[in-house]
Amino acid sequence: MGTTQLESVQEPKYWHLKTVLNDALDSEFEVGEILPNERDLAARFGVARATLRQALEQLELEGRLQRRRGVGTTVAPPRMGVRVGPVANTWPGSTLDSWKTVGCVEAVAPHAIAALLGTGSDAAVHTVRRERVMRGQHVATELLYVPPASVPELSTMLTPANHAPAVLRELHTLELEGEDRSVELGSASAEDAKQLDRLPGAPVLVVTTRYFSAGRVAAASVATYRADTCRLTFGDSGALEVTHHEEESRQAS
Amino acid sequence: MGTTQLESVQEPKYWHLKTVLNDALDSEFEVGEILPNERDLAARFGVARATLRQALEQLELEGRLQRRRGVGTTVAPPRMGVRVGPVANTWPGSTLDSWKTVGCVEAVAPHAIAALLGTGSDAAVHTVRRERVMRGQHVATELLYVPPASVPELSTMLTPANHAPAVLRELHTLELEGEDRSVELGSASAEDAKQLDRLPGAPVLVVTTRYFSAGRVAAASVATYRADTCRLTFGDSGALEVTHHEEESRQAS
DNA sequence: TAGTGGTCTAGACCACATC
DNA sequence: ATGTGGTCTAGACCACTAC
Repeated sequence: MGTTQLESVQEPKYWHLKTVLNDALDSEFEVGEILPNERDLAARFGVARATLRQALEQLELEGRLQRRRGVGTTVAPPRMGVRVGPVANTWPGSTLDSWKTVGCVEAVAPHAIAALLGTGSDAAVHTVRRERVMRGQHVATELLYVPPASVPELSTMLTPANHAPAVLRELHTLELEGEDRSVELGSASAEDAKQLDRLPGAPVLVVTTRYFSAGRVAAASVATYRADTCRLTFGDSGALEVTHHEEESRQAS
Repeated sequence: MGTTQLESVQEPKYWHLKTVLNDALDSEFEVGEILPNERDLAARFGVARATLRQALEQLELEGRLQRRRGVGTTVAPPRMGVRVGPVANTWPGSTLDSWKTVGCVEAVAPHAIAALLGTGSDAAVHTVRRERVMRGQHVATELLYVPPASVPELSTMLTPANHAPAVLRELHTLELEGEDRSVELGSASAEDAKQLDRLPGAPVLVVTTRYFSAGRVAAASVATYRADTCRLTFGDSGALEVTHHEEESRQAS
């Protein structure tokens, strides 16, 4: 290639570049392989580095590439399927659910959370932070909000070490009647980004869950998943997790 | 502001800009209001236009802004909650599900779809295109793949006009045993982008569903939702749709 | 210290919507 | 014709990683 189609492409360079790179990734690279650096790639394609970067950004968004400052750009493995949907309604923190509890504080919830819980805006709630690790990689961080009213029997002898387990234990004594969930696109806060080993602003899938008990919202959680590496799975008869393992070129012409 | 904190910000300009703008949107702008153009905004903040755009892009990703070429940048309304989860398992196209059938062709499915369906890679499948409209806005496009084996009684007298309804009618005669779903981030193909009234590459939430009947995958669909305007909702005891209506500042700052 | 990706600039031109 | 956002360039410097 080089001097073809001078007339009327009407397609942005970065878009064309993206499809070219996407095809090259399928045919000429292995997962984990490192690409030439951005300056070389840009020169090779005869475009400005910014334009090349626009293509790389999209490919990273689609989970095809992984870029790390000071290291380089590598070919990403297929996205992990992480189960989010109802697994026969269970409370958070039950047995082996691949979550790791990090800690817990009692603090006033943000307005949006207070609205979810149906509590007053200034009420303090137990806030449990958890992390989800799969295949040795941090894929999600979560904040679980539990109003004191949901755990009335909670001990008053709380230390940083036993706070979170105590809250979860009390929560498990309730009868879980149902759950609500929503998924939307967001961008990682500075704090979340650090825990997910990404830069601030990285795209994330925000999963908001409400847990119902006794006709009320007994707890709510906001979980932040890495959008580049995760595919969230739901559903009752799940086996979608094990398939999907060749490639996924739903988009990219 | 103006000449404060010369020492050690260590925070990218666009990131700081984003939070400033985000706050301004909450306090000084109404939904639908049009912002000053990018050149003016950049000048006002004393940054290059590219930097300003980096901030705007993030805010658009988070659903706070809407930008249209030739028109301007406006403040976006809160995201719509669109139900995706199981509503007591029903087949696609049942009664009022806010989907509109556009057409149907018989064609060989992409490899990824063939893998989902468990059919051979070269088998032709019925491909029904549908659109989802909410509040007068296109929020999703979908391709529903139905292998001929799932609709054996399908008439052989098919016209472009009756193809899609006939396939759906036959599908509804089967007993739906369960569904599978996964959600991941993608970017709009040129075709999808046009139907969603977005530019190619716009962020979308890709919902892949498998429908089970008689122990097999009877159909599969890939639905593409606008990530900027949609919040996907799941769950059995749903009322999450009507709340959430103040703001959602889970991230930012 | 060298090499990588991340940020930023100050321009230019293009595609599109509107009047 | 005008004004908007979208694309693109050719630089520069910074933050981080690894050697």
